[in-house]
Formats: sequence, C-alpha cells, structure tokens
Amino acid sequence: MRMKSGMEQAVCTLILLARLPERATLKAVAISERLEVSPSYLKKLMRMLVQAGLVDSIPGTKGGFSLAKKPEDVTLYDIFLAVEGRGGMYRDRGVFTSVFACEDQRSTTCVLGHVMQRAEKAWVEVLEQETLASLLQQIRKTYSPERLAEMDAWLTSQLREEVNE
Amino acid sequence: MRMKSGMEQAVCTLILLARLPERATLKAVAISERLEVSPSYLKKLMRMLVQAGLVDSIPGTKGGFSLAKKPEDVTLYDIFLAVEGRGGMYRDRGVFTSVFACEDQRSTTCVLGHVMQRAEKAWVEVLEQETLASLLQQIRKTYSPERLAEMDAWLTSQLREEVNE
DNA sequence: GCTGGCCTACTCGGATACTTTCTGTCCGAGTACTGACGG
DNA sequence: CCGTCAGTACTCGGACAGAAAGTATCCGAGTAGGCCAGC
Repeated sequence: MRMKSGMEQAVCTLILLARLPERATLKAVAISERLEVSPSYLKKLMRMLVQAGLVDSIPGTKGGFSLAKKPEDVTLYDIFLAVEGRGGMYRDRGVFTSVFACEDQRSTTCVLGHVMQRAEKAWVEVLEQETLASLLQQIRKTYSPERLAEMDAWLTSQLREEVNE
Repeated sequence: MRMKSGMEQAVCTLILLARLPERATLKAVAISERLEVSPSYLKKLMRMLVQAGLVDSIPGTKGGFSLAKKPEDVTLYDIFLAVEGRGGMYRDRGVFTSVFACEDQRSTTCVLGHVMQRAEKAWVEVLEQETLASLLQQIRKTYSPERLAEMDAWLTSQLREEVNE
C-alpha cells in the first residue's frame, strides 16, 4: 500500500502553476526539468490533472498548462483523487461477510469495511483541509524567501506570454 | 494505492483464532477452506503474522496456529503493519524539497510530507482503536447468533487438541 | 510382553513463477508562426 | 505594398513497452505418531 510517486510530482506541479501570472501557461517539459523527473510520465500526470478538471491545457505551439481553479479551491484530496483515481484504498472482497454473516445479511455493510471507511474518512478530512494556498503559505513560512524569489524568476523566464488578442 | 487483499484474510483469520479454545491450534488449510481463498497465499500471510508476533505456530503433524496475544491487545493497526509492512504509505522522493527548499534546508522536514504524516496519523488512530475483541463484539451485535454458533461448531470440529503432557 | 529405534505421514517455512499495477517511452493530432505567392 | 495561403516547427493527447509489487504455487525442513525388531 504505497502512494504513487506521481502524487508528489503533481503537488509540486500545481504549486508551480499556482505561482504563475494570470493567463500564462507553462509547458510540460519545463516542469519536468525543474522537478528533475521523467518528462513522459509527467505528461501522463498532466493529462490526469486535466481530466480531473484541476488544470487547463492549451495545445499548439504556444500551448501549455495553467491552473483551472483558484489555489484556495484545490485541496490535497482533489489532487489525490486525480492521481490515484476514485474508489477507496480498502476494497471489500466479500471474505469477511461470507465468513461471519448469514446468507440474508451478505449485502449488509461489512463490519470491517465500516471501520476501514471511518479510518479513510479521517484521513481524507486532513487532506481536504489542506489547499494549494495553505501549502504556499507554509512554504513561505518554512523555506527561505530567496528560494521563492528564484523560483518566480525561473517561472517568468519559462512562461509563455498571454495570448495577444 | 490499494490495500492488499491479504488484509481482509488476515483479519478474518485472527478472528477465527480468537474464538479458538485455550491451547488449541488451527491448521492453515482449514482456514483457507473456510475463507475460500488460496491456501498457499494464506500460508504466506500466516508466516507474516508469525514474524510480527501476532500468532504462534507449532510445526509438526499436530501443528497449527494460535493467537499469540489476547484479542483485546491486537489492534487493526497491528494487523496492518504485519501485512503491509512498516514504512508509511507516503514516501518522500525528495522532489518537493529539491524544488522549494534551499540546499541547507533539504534535510528539513518536508512541508508536504508533514501534512501526509498528519493524515496518516489520523488514519492510524482509528485503526488503533479497533481490536479483535471490539470487532468480535460488533460481529455479535450485527450478525445472527446462529452463524456464530455454527462457526464455533466448525471450529471445534477442525481444531487440533491441546498437546497432552 | 515391553522398550527402543526407525519410518512414514503430515505440518509449517522459505524459495520460485505468474498476474496486475505502476512507471517510463514513443508516435500521432492539433495549432501558431513563417515565408512565399498573388492581387 | 498588402492580404491570403501553404508549409513547418512545436505543443498536448493517447497508444505502446519495461519495472516493480502483489498474488499464487511448489518443494524442503521439522515433528509426532505408528510399526517393527530386539531384549
């Protein structure tokens, strides 16, 4: 039961996108270089984030990715769902009920499954309290401002300008 | 991020062992038949439970497995650790810190990892509150007594008698 | 007839394949810029 | 000289392999009981 490594990459990516100026986009290759991860796998992750509605994608030469929502509206659990997919971590195989429940109670909620759901709910609630905005605030408090400034500088150097109309 | 199917099997097995009379053992094949799961894989699980100190094993012809602790002293988290192994579900790859932290702060606790640890702690606490004893009590309340009686009857028919001295 | 040793049958324990999921890679669809051509 | 159109270069999108973990299986180590021979 190990979380995908893609989760960390997705969070980092979304934080980068959150620091992006309005109407600007960032291309996948730039992100993968900054994160020092496989470009192909990150593109796959980006596709998941797009399908989940967390980021917008613009195809074409001047294309790229941008955050689809406001940073305070994107929770860690949203990212988790996008990366890991729906369907909780514990999936009932029916062994418990087939052993301990009678035939007519087989469809009843499994006692063990109920506990697992409670545990997962507690876990989810923590992740739902954390948003991209709160993470950014923690980063500001924890790490040095120089690093953030350097990151913003890199962003402006890498971003695609807004589409002139 | 899916929990192993072995978790459900292990819990069922331990509950069966908890209903076992004192100094009696149950052999792996009997359990696998009752649970309708692969005998080989269940034996592997039993080995894990033995190594974790949750069950005692007696080799030999009259051998089998028995609960090593009192049912109220075995939590769901103990079982989880035995089956899934130590090392939390989120493992830091260092991407986050390498992106957002300076060189001298790389060893600092990762902000994202900290949130994940909090979430996992909340999850663990729920699992630690549940023991084999409490699960048995819930089973008694939820499912029909006939089924429990039938289970005990099956247990007595399958158990190995205590070692005569 | 009794006791000791050996042999067999049965159990757990660990090493060995197969399947699914996760990770990483490649090629195709679509768009904006560039340049040339025609009016 | 200006507008239009085709070509090209670059992006995201989805289909395709390799690696790792989970699942299932088989064979070996060890023990208890039964059988036989010897005393």
